Amino acid sequence: MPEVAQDLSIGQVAERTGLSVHTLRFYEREGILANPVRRGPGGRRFYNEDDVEWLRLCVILRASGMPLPAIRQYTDLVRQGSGTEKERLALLRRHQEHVIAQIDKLTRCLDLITFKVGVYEDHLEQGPADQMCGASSLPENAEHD
Amino acid sequence: MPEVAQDLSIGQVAERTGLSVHTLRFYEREGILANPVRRGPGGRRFYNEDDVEWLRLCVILRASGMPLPAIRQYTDLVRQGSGTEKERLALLRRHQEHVIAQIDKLTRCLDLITFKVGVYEDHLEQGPADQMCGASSLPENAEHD
DNA sequence: CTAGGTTCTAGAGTCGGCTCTAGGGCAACC
DNA sequence: GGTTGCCCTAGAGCCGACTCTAGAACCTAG
Repeated sequence: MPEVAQDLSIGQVAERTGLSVHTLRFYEREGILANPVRRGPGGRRFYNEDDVEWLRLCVILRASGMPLPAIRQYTDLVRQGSGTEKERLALLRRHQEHVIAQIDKLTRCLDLITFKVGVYEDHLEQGPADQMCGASSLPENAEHD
Repeated sequence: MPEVAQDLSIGQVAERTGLSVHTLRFYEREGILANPVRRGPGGRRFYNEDDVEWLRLCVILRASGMPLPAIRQYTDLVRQGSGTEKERLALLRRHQEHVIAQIDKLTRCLDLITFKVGVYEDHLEQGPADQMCGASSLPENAEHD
């Protein structure tokens, strides 16, 4: 990785992070950039690779459901520099738990959906001879009407 | 509590499904009830256990990220009765894929977050003697400034 | 020199999914 | 017979996270 630390335009950062330029400006307003954006002539923003790395982390956090205010909090801690590591860790751990819980919930939902898919598959395979209403508790059995 | 199977009030359904009464009425307007709600004197809604089961399924679908329009679609198919099973299956399969993809994405996010948590743990355990900036690619290394 | 592309700002608009309000009805209990 | 409590409707409001608009400046290529 030959980091030449060169200035990237907002458009290039958009490309690199998958965020839109709109979103990049929006995130900036929301205080979600670890270090202040430098400006070139005409007021144009310049980013560097570190900013891109930071934004990629933010994308991960967002993708895993961290709300913007929490990301801003984390950003603030990072901006405050060393001494805030314990708090950052706590924040990340909280989010980690949250993500685990999310995966858990989704997995449980998936089980049920898979079950229902199975019911329909059986039903379609062996013809609609017997209705699958009595199929015990789990799936909705509103197939009857 | 030997509930005699029939006629639950909206409040009771709210309790049983975890949805608010507001949301129940909202879902009804959105066409997300498999069979039309019966009304008692004074226009009050009456539900039965089947409705509750159906709503529980809807809750699962929502919780796993199915948008309301898709749920409405599924509801419509169910309302149309037999003959629509293939479509229902297709819809469910699509959602199943979607949930799997979601879990996948979250799992990948979790890995990264866990990695970062580990970095902070190490950092805090053995004191801030060495900065963890050089810690290779993955985590943001904005800790330096 | 003009045209096209990128950028800038402040602020408005959108979308999904609720959530709540106002204003009223009915039913039961004290 | 008043108060409490659940219910009704239509419609407004809210929240998070974007997403877009208008109007202007700049830069580069042809």
